[in-house]
Amino acid sequence: MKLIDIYNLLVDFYGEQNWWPIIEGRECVYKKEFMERERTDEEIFEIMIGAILTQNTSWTNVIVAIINLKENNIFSPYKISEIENSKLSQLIKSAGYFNQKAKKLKILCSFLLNNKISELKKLSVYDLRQKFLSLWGIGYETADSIVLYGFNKPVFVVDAYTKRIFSRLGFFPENSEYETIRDLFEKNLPQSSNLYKEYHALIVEFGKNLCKKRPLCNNCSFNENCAYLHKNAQSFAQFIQQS
DNA sequence: CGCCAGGGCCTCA
DNA sequence: TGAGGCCATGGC
Repeated sequence: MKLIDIYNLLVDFYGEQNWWPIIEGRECVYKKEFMERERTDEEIFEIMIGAILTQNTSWTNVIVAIINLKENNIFSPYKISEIENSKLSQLIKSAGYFNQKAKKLKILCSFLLNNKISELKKLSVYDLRQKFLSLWGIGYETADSIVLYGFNKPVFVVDAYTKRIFSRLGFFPENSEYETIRDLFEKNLPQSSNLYKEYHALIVEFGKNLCKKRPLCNNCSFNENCAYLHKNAQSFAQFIQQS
């Protein structure tokens, strides 16, 4: 099985994901048009905020935090730069790690005051990535989520699900490095930002409800091609033989 | 109660 | 460069 085959199976199974979602009022919306048009500067800003807030945190907890920021009318780089740290952390409390994340948002926003989104759009993928990676609190996954979903540049986002799923499927060892894995995906897939967007979203969906830490292999379509399942089947067979 | 969530930073060897 | 600790809420 190749990476594109797995992608096609996931699309058949889960359908289009239309990431990255935007909060409208109190609703979190996923729209097909996100795949067809450029994001507005406001949307890009929201994607940056969301990408930081969702670090090791469930998205439902992030939605509340974003709504709080918007309803308190501080959802802009300038306002967030001005607000007291303690107030900011209280507004984003639901997203967890609120002291760290408040600091991260501050640093991002002060960066944005000196770097207009319209100017950032002109940078190469590499330079754009480096800009975000140089900020405290933004690592590979957060930077690449921003570059891919916000700026619509073809960078493959690797997360814990990607490592878990594809190491189980036998593509690489579980402890492989971020850049190694990203390189593997980018070299074995067409260079398409829309493909990367959908693929990452599908990986998250698959990792959440089937290929979990304790995987539900009985309901999984990849059974025959999964090294993880083969290994378990082997050790199970050995266990039976020995006992 | 324990486990996990759309990670990243710091420290110490 | 690898392993381990730390950050913290909310859903199940």
